[in-house]
Amino acid sequence: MGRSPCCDKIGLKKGPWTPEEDEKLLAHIEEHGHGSWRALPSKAGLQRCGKSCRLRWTNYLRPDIKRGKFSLQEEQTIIQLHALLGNRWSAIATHLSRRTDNEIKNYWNTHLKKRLAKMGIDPVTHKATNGALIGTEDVKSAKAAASLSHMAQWESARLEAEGRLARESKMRTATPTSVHAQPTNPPDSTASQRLGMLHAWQGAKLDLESPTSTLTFIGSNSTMVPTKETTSLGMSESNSTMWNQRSDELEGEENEWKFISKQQVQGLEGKERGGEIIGCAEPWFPGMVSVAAGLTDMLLDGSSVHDTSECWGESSNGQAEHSSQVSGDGECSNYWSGILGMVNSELPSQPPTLL
DNA sequence: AAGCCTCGCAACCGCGCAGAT
DNA sequence: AATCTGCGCGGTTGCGAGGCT
Repeated sequence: MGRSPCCDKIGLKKGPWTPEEDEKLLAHIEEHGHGSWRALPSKAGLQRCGKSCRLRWTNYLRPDIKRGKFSLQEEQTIIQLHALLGNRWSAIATHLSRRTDNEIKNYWNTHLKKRLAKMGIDPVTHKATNGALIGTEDVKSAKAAASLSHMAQWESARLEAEGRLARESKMRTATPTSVHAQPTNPPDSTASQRLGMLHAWQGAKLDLESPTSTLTFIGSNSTMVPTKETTSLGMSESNSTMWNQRSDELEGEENEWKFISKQQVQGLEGKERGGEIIGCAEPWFPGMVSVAAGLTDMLLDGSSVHDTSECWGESSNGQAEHSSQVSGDGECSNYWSGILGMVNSELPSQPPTLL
């Protein structure tokens, strides 16, 4: 495959963009749309390659970009999605409206990764670094971990599809004259179409439950919870203690997390049931925020929050459920069960809607 | 004050995929 | 079927700012 030269061979400018260049690019896209990125630089009078222009636009100039500090919920979402998807920043960005994949990637690498490592969590595997899965539970844990991995693959594929749809819908709606008016993930009919498609996809996903999956579920569609088999993912007592100790050592931001998460758990019960998920612009599945809160509790302090709010999963019909159903023994300081809860809570709340 | 180090972020690079020819 | 083209993604780099010695 012949790869056409980009910036290197034809003496185009590289490096930081000047305000003048930004202005040119912005003006051109506002007037004409970006069309072909390759052709854009010459049309816009820029000595840059198309790729550089695209990057500058998508990561910096796009009017629907939110810049600045990440909110606590955004941080939580990133951590959880990363646990599911790994370094698939574009897929993660799909669910953090107005944040770019590049920004999320940078934030992960410079902040979140270190923070998790500091707390004794492997930022790659999201497991406690020194033997979270130990003792006689080993085999069962490995099985359950495999199941989780399998579910993550499903989820990954689903997100991919959703991301693609999101991009397509963006392309459809992006007109030269309405650049500023187009949010990244407009809550319009396109979005609902997408959701319908996703519901259909999810329905299929249930039907096609892979033979390799060892996960089993009990209950109806509305209250799908993993059986006890999955709970073996839980941290050992000693690790849980370690977790809490670690979190005790952390100050500042981490305590802020703890504080907010408590508020979330208490406050979201009502709001989320109403179908609105605050702070998450793209409610990709119900219950996400409450699980996020629970997970943050796990990350930061397994005990202090539970006395009042405990852990909340949520059934897909919007009703909060006590996580003891999920964890079996009510143990909330279980990082993976939170993620499992996320996966489970996104099971379809309504019959598949075919387009 | 100067030099060094660390951190955060914008931008670059190379690769893979998908559609077009 | 083979090749070309355009685009997007994820990893990496380079640079400026701020902190430390």
